[in-house]
Amino acid sequence: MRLSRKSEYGLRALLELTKAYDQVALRRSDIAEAQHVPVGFLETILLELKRAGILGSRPGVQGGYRLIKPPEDVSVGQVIRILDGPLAPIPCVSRTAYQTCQDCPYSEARNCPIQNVMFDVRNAIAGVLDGYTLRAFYDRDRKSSSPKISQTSRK
Amino acid sequence: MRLSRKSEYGLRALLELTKAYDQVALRRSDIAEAQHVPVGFLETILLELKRAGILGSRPGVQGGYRLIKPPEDVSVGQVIRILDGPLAPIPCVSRTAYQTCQDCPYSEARNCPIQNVMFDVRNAIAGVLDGYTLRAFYDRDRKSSSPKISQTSRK
DNA sequence: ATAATTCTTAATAATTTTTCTAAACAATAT
DNA sequence: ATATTGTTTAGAAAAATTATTAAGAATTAT
Repeated sequence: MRLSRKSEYGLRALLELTKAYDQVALRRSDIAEAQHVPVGFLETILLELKRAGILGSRPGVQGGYRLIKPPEDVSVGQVIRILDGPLAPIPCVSRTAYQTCQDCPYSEARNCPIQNVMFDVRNAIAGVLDGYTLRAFYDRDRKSSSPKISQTSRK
Repeated sequence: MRLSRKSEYGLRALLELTKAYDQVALRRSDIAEAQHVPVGFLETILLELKRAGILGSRPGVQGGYRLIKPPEDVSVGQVIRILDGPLAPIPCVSRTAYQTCQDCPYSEARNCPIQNVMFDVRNAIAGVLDGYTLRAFYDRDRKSSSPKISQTSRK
């Protein structure tokens, strides 16, 4: 039931990119520095988010990554699904990536007790994460006295 | 966000033990067979549940494991915490195993956006799993036509 | 007592997943 | 052209998960 570093880094990066939305492109190295993320790993993460259509990028001077969807249209749930796969605790209750369990003595009888509980868990998790957009994510960051990072770090 | 095999096996085992509650002790080999679980792995799982005070056991003929708490007093959440650790997606929102994140640029400012979302997720998950007892778990199993296992497998 | 049965413990092996790095390559702006 | 920055692929390193093994200890039946 753990959030991977990958998703954590991805969300932290998106926080920076939401700040810069409609303004400037951010280089991987900028993001990595601002959020204390290994730059190499961040690379793969940003690319996955790009392939998923959330980020755009351009090489060269003044290049970098930028958010290409409005922050209010991207949910935290979407991001985690892209980076970590389905939210469901077990594949047989995933809505976006359903799979029958092999080896489960109940799979044929269609009354697996674990499936029942985990179905509720999946819905609970998705209910929170799909209702939470990058906009809300970012606003909550600004609310209390903003952290010491990156307010002044743009050279 | 995945349930481990360990917890899955543990819950399946507890389903069998709930069936036999107040009646007979079950041998690991019986449970393993009924639920298609590797017996060696099951061993470690049953012992952890024993150390946690949920199961009792006795060696020798007529020995085996039995549930020593009433099924209505054991929640699925408890079981998963024993076998997999905290339910929280990240340690900084765990109620049973809180830990400050090292390396998080927000940890000192106390306004980490990820922490905020994940706090809600933790509560959503715990809300479901802590409200779900082994009794409910078992009843839901009995409801529709019971599976073909272990009705007749007691020699 | 002895033997058969069953749990107990600890070490560790195998596998898979996660996390991260490297290096050659391609696109962009000046 | 050149410097800058993203792109891609492969794969290494580390960690976690999933199991296996084997020697040992407790219990019951005889």
